[in-house]
Amino acid sequence: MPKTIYDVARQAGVGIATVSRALNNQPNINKSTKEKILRIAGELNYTPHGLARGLARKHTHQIAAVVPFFFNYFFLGLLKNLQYQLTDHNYDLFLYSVDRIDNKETIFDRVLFERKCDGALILSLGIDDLYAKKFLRAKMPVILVDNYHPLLDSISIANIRGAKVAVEHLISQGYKKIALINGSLSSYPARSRLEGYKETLQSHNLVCRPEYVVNATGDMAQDGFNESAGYDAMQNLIALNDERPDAVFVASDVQALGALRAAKEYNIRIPEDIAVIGFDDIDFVKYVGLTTMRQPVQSMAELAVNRLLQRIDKKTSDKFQVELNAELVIRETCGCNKEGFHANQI
Amino acid sequence: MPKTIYDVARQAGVGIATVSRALNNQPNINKSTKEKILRIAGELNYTPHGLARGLARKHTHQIAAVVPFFFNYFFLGLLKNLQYQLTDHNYDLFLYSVDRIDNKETIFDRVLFERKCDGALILSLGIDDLYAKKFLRAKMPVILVDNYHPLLDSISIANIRGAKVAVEHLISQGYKKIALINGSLSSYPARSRLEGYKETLQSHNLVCRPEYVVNATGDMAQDGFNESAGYDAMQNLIALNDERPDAVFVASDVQALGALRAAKEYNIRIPEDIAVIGFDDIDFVKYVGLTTMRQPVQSMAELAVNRLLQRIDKKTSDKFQVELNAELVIRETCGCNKEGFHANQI
DNA sequence: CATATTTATGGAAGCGCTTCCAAAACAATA
DNA sequence: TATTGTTTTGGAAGCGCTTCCATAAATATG
Repeated sequence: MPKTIYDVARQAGVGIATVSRALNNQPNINKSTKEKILRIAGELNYTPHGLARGLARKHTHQIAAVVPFFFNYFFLGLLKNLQYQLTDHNYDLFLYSVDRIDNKETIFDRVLFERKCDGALILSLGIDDLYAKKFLRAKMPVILVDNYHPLLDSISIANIRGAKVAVEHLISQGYKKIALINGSLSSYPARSRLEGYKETLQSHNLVCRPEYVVNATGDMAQDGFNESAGYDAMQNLIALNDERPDAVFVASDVQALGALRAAKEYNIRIPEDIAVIGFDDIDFVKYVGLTTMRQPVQSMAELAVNRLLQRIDKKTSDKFQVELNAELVIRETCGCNKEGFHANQI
Repeated sequence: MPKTIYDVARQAGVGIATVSRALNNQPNINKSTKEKILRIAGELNYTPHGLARGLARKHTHQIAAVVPFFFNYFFLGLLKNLQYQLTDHNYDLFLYSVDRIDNKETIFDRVLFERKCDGALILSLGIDDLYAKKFLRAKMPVILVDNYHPLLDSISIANIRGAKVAVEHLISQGYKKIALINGSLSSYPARSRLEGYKETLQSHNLVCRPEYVVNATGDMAQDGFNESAGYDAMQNLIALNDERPDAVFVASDVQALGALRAAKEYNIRIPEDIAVIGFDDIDFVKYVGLTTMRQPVQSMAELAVNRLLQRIDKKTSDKFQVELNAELVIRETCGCNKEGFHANQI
């Protein structure tokens, strides 16, 4: 039978209030009684009951992470860092996964009203006005990570700028027929990356040919940021034959992996025939030599957690909307590496 | 201000006990009052307070997953499936990560005594007698996944057999000088895979040369199942020069990735100079053509969750220790694929 | 040494639920 | 209609903690 605070109190010959004071090292307690209580609590192997504590204190020291678990290796890295941060601050992590599009709201509602957590981190998930307001009204601290909403705190990537840097790199290597393989335009990052792509082409006086822009369509998993979408898109580009692009900016690494697979299958050499540059720098792409835009997941996690904790402690109230820059990581698939590495031969 | 059960009761003109009955659809309640209560609860946007519920019910409908978050892509796949299963059964997931070796026990204690969860899944983490007994004594249901302890339920991989299949495949391809790159022997899977490796060589009358067995040493992250350990080990094997093995069984895919990187750097062709076969079949290795032993993560997750839930519901009490078989997935690095694919040229 | 201050302590209420138990309401039987 | 049986219902206790408040002990002040 687990011990309660009453057991400790009885054993120590004091009242429960005193035990509570000792355990939470509050002031107004005699040093020696405190030591005695702590010792006895240790001997009895007593640990406070988490739920009871939460109920009495009106906060749980738990935070919820809502992730689209149809799984994207990018925010897996994010999740890892988030977890580290939270552990540092002694918060427990609830993991909610929205596996189907339609249960997103159900989960938001639970996070909002079940009161199992003091705050929430929402990863890579769009949120509409209705729910943004709900969060506000319920006074539930929330940080959007890798997404944006005007009413809420958010930490995202400067997608437009990232896309620009990527495309500009391609242009600087002499490529002129640059295509874009993108996620679904229903997602915020996809829209921004498209914008960056277009702007860059324009500012360099390159035509933006519609057949070079392949947005994932339909209500796909991961908003089209998945391997097979990349594969399909690359097939389309390859099918253009002599009108084929000489370089592709792929809006996510997973898609880029799919694109590489398609290239290999059709005997398209990378980067000789088509150069490829991705986005995210997920863990694995270094093994296939993919040039890509690295998202600073660690900083994102740090910022997100710090900010959320501040909100929870009511240390702040001003809005917080940060954009971090992605960084170009040059490997082999963009063709500017001397080694003459052929990514398509994997 | 969030609504309570009292608000609903007042609004509906009934007592709180009746509201509770309606909400948890218990028997002995008039159908029409139940409907009325449910309607009003809906109108008020009432959601029961999770902690209060847990405290009163003495169980939380939450389960803890303890994972070594120094991150291994293999049990990330596992975690994903676990999460799916749990969601299906309407359980919430607490994610505890043990990031340093020394906090494993702290976390076990918290899981055990804070009573925030009804049961625990412990992934890829060794557990000693002391804690095995603690779990038993505290009557905390627990399933070890990808590990084993005689006193506890466990679901693991038939590592010895898996290693056998891998090495036997290599032998069947005509390789005779077969090396092993392994994790740290402090881990259970590493020991078993070594055993399988040795047995197979013996049963085929091949000598088991000590310099061909590279176990990760020291207190490494992930028990030596990491990329750089694989890289280092492969370097050692390559340094053997004319005594070099003609094939390597690598005890995990992440290490295999490191091994491939080393091979590439030293211009060793895979599989012509050295064939490689991994273990796990993590998501990414298909892109580098790695032949490997696939772990059935989905079945593992299903079994683990079903079993844990049964334990929680006290539907069972007999011990449950399952070994699942890994399955050989042939790609290019073992050299039996006609396409003559060169994995080292990635 | 009496009184005023400060410090330490324990009892009790309350967090929001579930559930036991006794009472009320209703239906069925004689 | 009186009596028994069956549903429904609400009050109250209890889950294990924190915290308010009143009181007791210890210390300081005159």
